[in-house]
Amino acid sequence: METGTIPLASLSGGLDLYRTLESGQSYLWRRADGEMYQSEPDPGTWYHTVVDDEVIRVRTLEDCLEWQSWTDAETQVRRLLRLDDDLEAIVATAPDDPLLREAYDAHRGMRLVADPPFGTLISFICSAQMRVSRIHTMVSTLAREYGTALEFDGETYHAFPTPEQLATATEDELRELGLGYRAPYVVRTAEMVANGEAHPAEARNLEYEAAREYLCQFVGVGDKVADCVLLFALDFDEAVPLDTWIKSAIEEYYPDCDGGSYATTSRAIRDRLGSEYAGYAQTYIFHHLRTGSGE
DNA sequence: GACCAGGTAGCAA
DNA sequence: TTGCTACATGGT
Repeated sequence: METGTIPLASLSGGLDLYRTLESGQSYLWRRADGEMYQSEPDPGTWYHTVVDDEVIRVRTLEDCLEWQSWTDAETQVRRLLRLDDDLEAIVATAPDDPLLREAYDAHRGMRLVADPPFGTLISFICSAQMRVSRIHTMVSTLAREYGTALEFDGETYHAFPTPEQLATATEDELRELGLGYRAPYVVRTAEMVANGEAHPAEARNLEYEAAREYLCQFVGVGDKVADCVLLFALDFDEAVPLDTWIKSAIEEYYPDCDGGSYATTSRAIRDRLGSEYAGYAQTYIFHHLRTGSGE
């Protein structure tokens, strides 16, 4: 087993692992104590994920981020948690907006994630009309039932299923597992990727709005889910998912940005939240409002 | 026992 | 294009 540490002082803007992994951006990490979304973890609690059949564990200690894996995973960890983002600069150059300032101040150190595209796609197909904690449960269930089991340091971990593995699932099976009406969406999207019809990673090469359109070809994916995949897996930092929380924020704080359709509202709110890093702003506002931190 | 949750597909006007 | 409505399920 390899292990290593990254000094927190070396990260611009710091790192809040808890808020980064439990703010509803990523559903592909789990917490060693199994209490995600219940309470804040004790200091030093491990989180783990599986990427390319390698288990990766991370935790924050007093002054560093510690990681463990079979091989040197520092590059991967830096990528997954976007440790090289200049968070201080992103916050400093954000639009001077009261709500955004409040959100950035309240959750200092929260970073965007860069998760694998397929798992992110399926996660957010499952997210429709669903609470954050339940989305996490559904994704964990899919991993347990269809993903590759891996032994690491005496424990068993499950990778999120590959498109091929998930395409073997039937709609009835997924309904049994509690996915409800999302079951056929997951199966059909997994089949589309498995048979080579399309792949979410392909969107990376497109211009933003074309990329969003591309992702909408998957079953169960509309503009909002597409934006989540672009933001949390494909490095489109300008993507602003228009979910229930951000819509209520628009209604209350940015009413002039409501252009009626998703496309026009999207352009207006991206512009208002700073274009280049509008997605960062959205993620902070989402978390701030959803957790009621401002009250 | 309503009401709600990081919405989308399908269909009508 | 825009505007309904049905869709599963578990928690409060």
